[in-house]
Amino acid sequence: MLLLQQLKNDQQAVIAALAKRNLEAAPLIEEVLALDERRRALQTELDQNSARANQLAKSIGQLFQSGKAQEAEALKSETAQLKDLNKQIQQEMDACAQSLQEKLYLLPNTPHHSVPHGKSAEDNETVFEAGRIPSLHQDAMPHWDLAKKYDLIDFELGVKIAGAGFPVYKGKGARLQRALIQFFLDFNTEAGYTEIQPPHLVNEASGYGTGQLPDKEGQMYHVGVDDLYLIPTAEVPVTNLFRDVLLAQNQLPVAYTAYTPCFRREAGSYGAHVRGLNRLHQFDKVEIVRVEHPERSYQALEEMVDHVKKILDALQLPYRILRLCGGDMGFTSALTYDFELYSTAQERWLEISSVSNFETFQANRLKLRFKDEAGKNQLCHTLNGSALALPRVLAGILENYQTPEGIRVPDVLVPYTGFDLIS
RNA sequence: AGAGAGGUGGCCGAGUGGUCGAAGGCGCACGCCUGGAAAGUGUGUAUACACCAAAAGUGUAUCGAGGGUUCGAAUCCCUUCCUCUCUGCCA
Repeated sequence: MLLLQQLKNDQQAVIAALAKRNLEAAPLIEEVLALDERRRALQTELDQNSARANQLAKSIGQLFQSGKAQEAEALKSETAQLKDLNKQIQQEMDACAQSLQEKLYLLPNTPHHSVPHGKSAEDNETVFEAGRIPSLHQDAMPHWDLAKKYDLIDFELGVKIAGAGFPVYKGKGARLQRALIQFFLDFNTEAGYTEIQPPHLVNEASGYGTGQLPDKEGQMYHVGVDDLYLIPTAEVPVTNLFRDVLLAQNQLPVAYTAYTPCFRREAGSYGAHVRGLNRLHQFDKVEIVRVEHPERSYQALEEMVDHVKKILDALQLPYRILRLCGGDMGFTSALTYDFELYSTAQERWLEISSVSNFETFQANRLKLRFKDEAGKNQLCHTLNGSALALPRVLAGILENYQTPEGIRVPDVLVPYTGFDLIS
C-alpha cells in the first residue's frame, strides 16, 4: 500500500512513476485525496464534539457530588445531542476511511527509477548471463519424458490423488528434490539467513499484510470451514512474522530463509507451456526474506541477487538475470530481478527465482516499523527472493545433465543425494 | 469437542463506575555519584489520528476486537476472537 503522505506530497511524481506500469493513476489518486480531506474534516469535528462531551460529563459529575442535581440534569440533554451527532459523524468517517483504504489497495507500488519502460515480458532487460549451455546428445528429451523413463515423477498418479498440477515424486526423483531443498537451506544458512519453519496455512490478515489480498484472492486455495488460506509462497507467513512489529534499529537487518510447499490455483493456465514441472498447483520453494533499513534496502537487493547467482554457479546451470519492466512487475514490488534457467531440451528460459524490493509497500500494510536514532518510528523496507523454486531447477538439472548413460547429478548435490547418476 | 480461568503499556503486574493513559516493579535512555564499574540515586520513557507552516503545544481515540447500558466504562451487560488449566480425541 502506498503512503498517503507520499500521494499528498509528490502526487505528480507518483503518477509519473505509475505510468511506467502503463497505469493512468491520476483519477484514482484524486479520489483518494478527496476522501482523505473529507475524513480529516470529520475527524476534527468529531474530536471537538467529544472534547465538549467530556467536559460536560466532568461538570455533571461535579454537580451531582455537590448536590446540584437540577443543574446536572439540565446539562444531560446537551450530551445526549452530542452523542447522537457523533454517532452520525463517526459512521460517515468510518465509511470514508474504509473507502479510502479500498482505493489505496488498488494502487500498485511505484517502480524504482531503474525499472525499464515496457508492456510485457518481451520488454524486460537482460542484465546478466552466465553458465554454459550444454550441447545435448541426439536423443535428448524434455524432463517429462526423462521423468517417465527413469521413473522419477508420476504425473498421472498425482491426477488420481489430487488433480493436474500435483505431481508424485518417486525414488531418486524424490531424493533429488529433497537434496536440492537441503542444499539450498544450507547454502542460505551459511550466508547468514536464519532458518524458519512457518505455518503452511495463514489467516486473512496475513494475506492482506503481504498484498495477496485483496489483489489475488482467486489465486490462493481457501479452506472455507476455518477461513484459512494455503500459502502461495513462504513470503506470506515469514514476512507476516513482522506484522504489527516495532523493531529497535539494532535489530536490523533481519535475514530469514524458509522451505515450504507453495499452493497456487493458477486458474486459466493450460497448454504446452504448463507441461511437466513447468507450472504446478503445488510445488516446493526455498525463500529468502529480509527486513532492512530504508537506506540499505537496495544494497540488500544486490546482495540477494549475488547470493542467488552463487547458488546457480554452484549447480553449474546456465542462467540469465532480467530486470523486469514496468508492465511485467508484480503489484507490490518496486524493483524485481528475475532469474531464468535455460532448459536445453525445451529450448526455452524458465523462471526460477524472483528477487524484489518492496520498499515500504508491504511494511505499510504490515505496520512493520523501527525506531530510528531520533526516536521516531519509521517503516522498514521488506525484500524477498526465491533461493530457489524447486520444480524448474529440477527440470533444468534433468534436462541439462542428461547423457546417453543417464542423468548426472551436479557435484555439489552428490553429498546430499548419495548417488551421482540416475540410470 | 466439553468444563473452568483469563486477555491491561517493551515485559511483569495493580486496578470492579468519575480525580485512570492507567499504581508499583523490570527493562531502556539521559544525568548525578565513582579512579572505572556495580550498587545507589534523580529525571524521562506507548501508539494512532486531528488542529498548527513547523517545533512546542492542544484535542480525540486506544486496557484483545465489535456492540450496548450510563451524563461518565479498563471496571457493568451482550457478541466474537485468542490464550491457559482440566477432561476427551490425536501424530
